[in-house]
Amino acid sequence: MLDRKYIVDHAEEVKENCARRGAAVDVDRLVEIEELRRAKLQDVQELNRRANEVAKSIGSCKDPTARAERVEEGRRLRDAKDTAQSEHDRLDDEALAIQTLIPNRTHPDAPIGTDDGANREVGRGAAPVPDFAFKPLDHVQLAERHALIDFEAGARIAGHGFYFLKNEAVLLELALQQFAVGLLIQKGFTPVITPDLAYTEILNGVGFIPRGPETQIYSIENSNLNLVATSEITLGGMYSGATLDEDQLPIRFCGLSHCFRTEAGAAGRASRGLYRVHQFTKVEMFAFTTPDQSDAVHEELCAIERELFDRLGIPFRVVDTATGDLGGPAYRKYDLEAWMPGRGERGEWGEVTSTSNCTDYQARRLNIRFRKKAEKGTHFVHTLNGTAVAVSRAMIAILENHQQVDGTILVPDVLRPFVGKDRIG
RNA sequence: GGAGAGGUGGCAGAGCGGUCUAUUGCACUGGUCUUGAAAACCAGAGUCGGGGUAACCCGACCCAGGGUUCGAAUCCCUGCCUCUCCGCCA
Repeated sequence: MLDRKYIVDHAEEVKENCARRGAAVDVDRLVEIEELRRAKLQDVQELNRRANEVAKSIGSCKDPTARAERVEEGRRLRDAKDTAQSEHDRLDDEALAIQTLIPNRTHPDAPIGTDDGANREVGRGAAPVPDFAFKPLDHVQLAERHALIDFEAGARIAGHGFYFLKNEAVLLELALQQFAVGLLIQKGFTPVITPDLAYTEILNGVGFIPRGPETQIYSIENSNLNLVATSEITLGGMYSGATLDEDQLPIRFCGLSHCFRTEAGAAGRASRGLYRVHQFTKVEMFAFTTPDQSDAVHEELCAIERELFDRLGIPFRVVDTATGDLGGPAYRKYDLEAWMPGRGERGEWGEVTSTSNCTDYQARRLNIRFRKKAEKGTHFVHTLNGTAVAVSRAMIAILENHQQVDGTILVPDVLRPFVGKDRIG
């Protein structure tokens, strides 16, 4: 969420930004409502002040007649205040509804464009795109061949989009987590396993919108709990309402959780196999920083993602995400797209990680602040997130890129200690 | 899950419908005193929002949200959390 005062004071700039990011928002209406709201707020405060004054005078008022008059006066003022207050609250709700739809500001270097077609490639991984001397199988075929994944059984017990991992796929899942968490600990991240459920209010703060028709979120009936779509939600929520000290920052967490997504509206779109599933495991990086630190930490998160996939021997490219494809909270976003030889006709790039600098957009809604030494007041922290390993997609990339002509699959060196073998099959 | 107790400022801990602005202690900041320090004494100190060029003024905040009342930290309801006991359980 952007600061309301900022929106009002920079309405033109905000409108341009909305246009670049493809967000249809009535900023003018917000400006208009906000003006009315502020005027109403002053009425409320004035009425409140007078009501307080009257109420206070009653305590020391001994004469019964005068007292009764005062009580009546107080009642009248409080009623007037309540009326003004509810008018104010209605305006505030309307303003908030619009405010919530306004996306974050955008990094000046982010490529401008309406969708992912405008994304700018900014780098490649160390591994070259493999040039197989045979027709490579996709991960569904490979998984079947080696009895790694049971999609049919998954569908039987929970529907399309669920699956059972079996045999070496289980070892790979665990190995990827071990590998990623281990590396992140070395980099100074504090590992945490987070809840897989979170309150609606936390989801909203992080920028997710549960319970709409288009929602990606599974909600628990008769409660305000939701299955998390990423531990970004729980990690961001960890410090909601907190005021941190400047010298604690930056704080780096690496969170491990299951992720649940309804994938509403995504049916039929490149959803074969593990690519688009309703549940997967993810190792997530999350950082709380000062405003000065966030750009550098963003580069750092991206560098870690690159290192992880380089060490897995997976070819990838890095793209700087175009304005129209950033989503609401991100100020800038880099995606890692791994080469997936089994996708499409001759292989395609498929997103495996994503890292965003959300600046103060999430922190404002979550109310996460920090205090500078020897300075009054507080500032909002910046929040950043990045995928270390989304296990399902990483597994696709591993199976498809490391397959051999004889149908076996080489286990990446860095995972061998955890998998306990060099080769599947 | 059942029964009880409780959530107050950085911490400890009063306050149980209106005396002036939420006692008090510790910690904190500034000052006085001192060669310096300690002690003592004096003073100050939170957050968010609104108004004002400004010193400053005002509103809100005693876990959260509702309610009763002219007036709520205090009374009522709901939720969340903590503690104690019981039950159940990997």
